[in-house]
Amino acid sequence: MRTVTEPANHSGAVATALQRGPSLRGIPFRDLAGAGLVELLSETQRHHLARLATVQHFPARRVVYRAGADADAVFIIGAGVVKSFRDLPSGRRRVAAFLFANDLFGLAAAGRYVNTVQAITPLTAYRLEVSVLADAFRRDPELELRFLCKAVHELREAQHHAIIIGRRHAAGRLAMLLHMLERNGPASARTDVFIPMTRSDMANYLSLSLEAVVRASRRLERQGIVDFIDRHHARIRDRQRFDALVASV
Amino acid sequence: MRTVTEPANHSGAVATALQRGPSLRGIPFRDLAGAGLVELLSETQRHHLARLATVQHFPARRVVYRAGADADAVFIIGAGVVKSFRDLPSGRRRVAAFLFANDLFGLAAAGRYVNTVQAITPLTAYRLEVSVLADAFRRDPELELRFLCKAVHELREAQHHAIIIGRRHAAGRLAMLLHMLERNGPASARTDVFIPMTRSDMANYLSLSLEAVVRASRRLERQGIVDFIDRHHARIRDRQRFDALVASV
DNA sequence: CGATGACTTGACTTCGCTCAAAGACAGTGG
DNA sequence: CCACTGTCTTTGAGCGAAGTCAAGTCATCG
Repeated sequence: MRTVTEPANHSGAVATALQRGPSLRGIPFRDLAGAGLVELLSETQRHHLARLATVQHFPARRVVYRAGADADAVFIIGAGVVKSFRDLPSGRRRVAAFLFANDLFGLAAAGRYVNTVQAITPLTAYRLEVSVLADAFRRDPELELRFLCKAVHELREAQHHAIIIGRRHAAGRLAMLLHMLERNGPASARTDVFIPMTRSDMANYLSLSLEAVVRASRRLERQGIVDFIDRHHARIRDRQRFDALVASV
Repeated sequence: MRTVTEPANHSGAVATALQRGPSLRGIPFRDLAGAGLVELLSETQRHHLARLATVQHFPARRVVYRAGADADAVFIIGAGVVKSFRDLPSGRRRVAAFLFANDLFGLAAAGRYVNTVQAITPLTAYRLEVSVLADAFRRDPELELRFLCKAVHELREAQHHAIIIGRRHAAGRLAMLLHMLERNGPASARTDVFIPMTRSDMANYLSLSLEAVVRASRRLERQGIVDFIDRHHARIRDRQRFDALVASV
């Protein structure tokens, strides 16, 4: 009955979004007024990039690229959720980030991808060859500035991730993840939080054991802060205490 | 007797480095051969930036800028060490990064700095007004690409930081910090690791209590892996086991 | 040499990890 | 449609390690 895909009422929005070309969301360097995330690309830039990019579809669980592979392209997510991770020598898996629509991934080091990226839900992504992109940068330095802006934004996200992991209590970490999922979810369904990934993925992102994630969920339920409807849906029951928990780092 | 400054035999190297203009070290996107860090800027670019930048000196402990302040400039470190941190609502302080020579900081979000940056040692930094830099980017997209490269490199560092914090054992985290300090220290003094910051700074970076840092130090000594000469100097005694500990994430 | 801040050590508590076993779910093929 | 099967999830018991509180030592600077 429940699938890993987004709710059906979203496919329409996705389709129109795709027609407008790739989009990057972030916080511009100098926009003094803007408090939140905004579209970084102009209409012209999006149309231009749309001509340079190829649209690719991946089913859930499909690996987009592996760590260490030749990095010949970067990707912008049109729709779907992916995880970016590395397997450590100890056998543990570290999820570095969950990435959503309008996020950028595939920025390389020394010509190689550093993390493995795998689709969690069905994924639509714009693929941009690095040589093509470099050429576009040369012609439009302003476009490059937007990409720089997005990279800095992801740097902030990574720093935020370190803050999440630094929390001692598992329930606080879990609350911050739910908060992130809520921010990235459809603005319409504000009542429910869609959890696309498995408990194991959550544990690897939060740097917890799988069991600790489950126990933290039970604790949030026991305290009446969050209800876990099923494996992939949660509902914030007490907004005030939830926000307090998220903020009390 | 001991001061927080770098060893004296370094001032010469620092002086010559400063004459050559600002420098950014990182891993280029596409250099397939290069395994390690290289200079990202060309001689021409460094000279150009040197003309656009003002050189600033800060004593140890001086705050370069505070989180939330108007972000009118970015900085490149010529010599010295700084910490980039935020104070959290709980009263805890999170050190997001230690930054060294050839590192970049001050990339803003919405016209405001996000972290506070404070000098740990006496600091020499190149100050680049954002308007001036944006203008330079417009004329030299290649220069902008190098900055993008550096930003991505710092993104990797932030992800690495999350991996460090994710380790369960304090000794492993401490070993990774020492490893980082060794990498960024003078190539000459390979025997000793210079620790410029306080135990409290280390704790705030590693997401440990101050006491846990001390206990982890004692443990490394007891195991014969590292000697702590004084508060600001350590010596790797058993390289093999040290490297194994660093790698066994 | 006294004051202040940084560091060290010990005792006790808490909470997450490991191991183990059972329960719920989705996809497969009969 | 249903049993089968592997994966994902949940729960419990015991252990270990980091946090907290408290007391003290060391160092550095006036």
